[in-house]
Amino acid sequence: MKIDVTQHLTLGAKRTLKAFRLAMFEALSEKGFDKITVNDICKKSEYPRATFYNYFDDKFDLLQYLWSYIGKDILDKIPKNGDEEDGIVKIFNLLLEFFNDHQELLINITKNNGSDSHLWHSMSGYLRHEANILIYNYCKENNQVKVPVKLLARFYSDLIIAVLEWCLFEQPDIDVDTADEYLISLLNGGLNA
Amino acid sequence: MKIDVTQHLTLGAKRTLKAFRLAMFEALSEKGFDKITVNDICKKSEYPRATFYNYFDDKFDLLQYLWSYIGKDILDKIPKNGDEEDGIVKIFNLLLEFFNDHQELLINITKNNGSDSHLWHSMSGYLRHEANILIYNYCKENNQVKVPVKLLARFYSDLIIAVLEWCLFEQPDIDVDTADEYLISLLNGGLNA
DNA sequence: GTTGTATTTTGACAGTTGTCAATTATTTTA
DNA sequence: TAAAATAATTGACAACTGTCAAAATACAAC
Repeated sequence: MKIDVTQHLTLGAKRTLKAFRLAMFEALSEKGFDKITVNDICKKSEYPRATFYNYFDDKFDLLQYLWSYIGKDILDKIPKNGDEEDGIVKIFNLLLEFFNDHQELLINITKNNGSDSHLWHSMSGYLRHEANILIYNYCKENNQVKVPVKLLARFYSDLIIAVLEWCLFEQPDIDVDTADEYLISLLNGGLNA
Repeated sequence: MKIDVTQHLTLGAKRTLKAFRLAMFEALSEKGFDKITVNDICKKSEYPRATFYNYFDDKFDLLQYLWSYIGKDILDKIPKNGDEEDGIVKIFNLLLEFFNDHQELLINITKNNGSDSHLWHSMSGYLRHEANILIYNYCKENNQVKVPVKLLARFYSDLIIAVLEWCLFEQPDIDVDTADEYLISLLNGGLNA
């Protein structure tokens, strides 16, 4: 991003950001992400290309911003500290719940794009990153493990995303209890669980 | 890829593929992947752009092909079946060994690109994919686990890449035994290990 | 309200991308 | 070896990308 959205934004900047956000969201419901051009976004938002590049590096950058905007809703619900295992399961359940509550978003993500598309990769990458930060905070107090905390947090966030992807794309009709069972099984070691 | 490199290739096709492979490899040692253009590759290989597009969709596609070409060396060494845990550790050790033996490759990957760059993501994505196929074959006989085999294999390949990345970028002077310890700890459940 | 400053918007540009039908080279067959 | 068939190469094209310095707008202080 060319600007810092965590700082104070002028009315104009807010208006423009919103227009680009909505334009991308609309475009995503119409065609695959790789077919969407910056020109498409600019036509929809009625801004010239140069304005787009005042805010974003490219269309990937806008997508990233879109996820972070949507993601605020989920992240606010997650407790900032607590027990490791509980925290991990909690994050996972909130993510699963979020996608159940936003079926239409998931449909847009998969409609014109495969589950291996850039679109899902970009979103899951964002979620993994945010989960990683939260989990690192859960883990950093715990010095009893043999493994470096940063690696441990990475391991947990990878796991959450893996099970989430499984539930969304491979077994969409799964119930929460079974999903949690999968997660906890792997959390406690895949082999002997 | 526009052509199937597993099928028989004519002399001309082999010659051209090699030229593009070498051109990309050389370009990577000179600048960051995102700064490399198809034009650069074509200048180096002395082929016109249109020829490039007869073989590859884009520069990402060529990169993918480059990894698969380089990766043949590693993959051939890995036993095609065996015990789960042993197999996973074996794959991990071969990957670690490979990068120790090819320091200059790793340097090229990191020199003009961060560890979070497209370049490493592309390579690790390829390795994860290949590891996943091998591990799936190890696991598919084992019906005693609660978790779907496909998810289990995904979990293991994610884990291998996570520990590999840790060893290459966060703790480059790590010894193999410590690395294996990390891997096995996480394999047996991060929390109670 | 006017002035000056900072921010946002803009059109135009040079370079890059991916595709096409036409050309050239290579291999196969007779 | 010559003709036919197949495969590889090519230049030219239209569309897209990202950047710039100039213009327009919003905002603050007086």
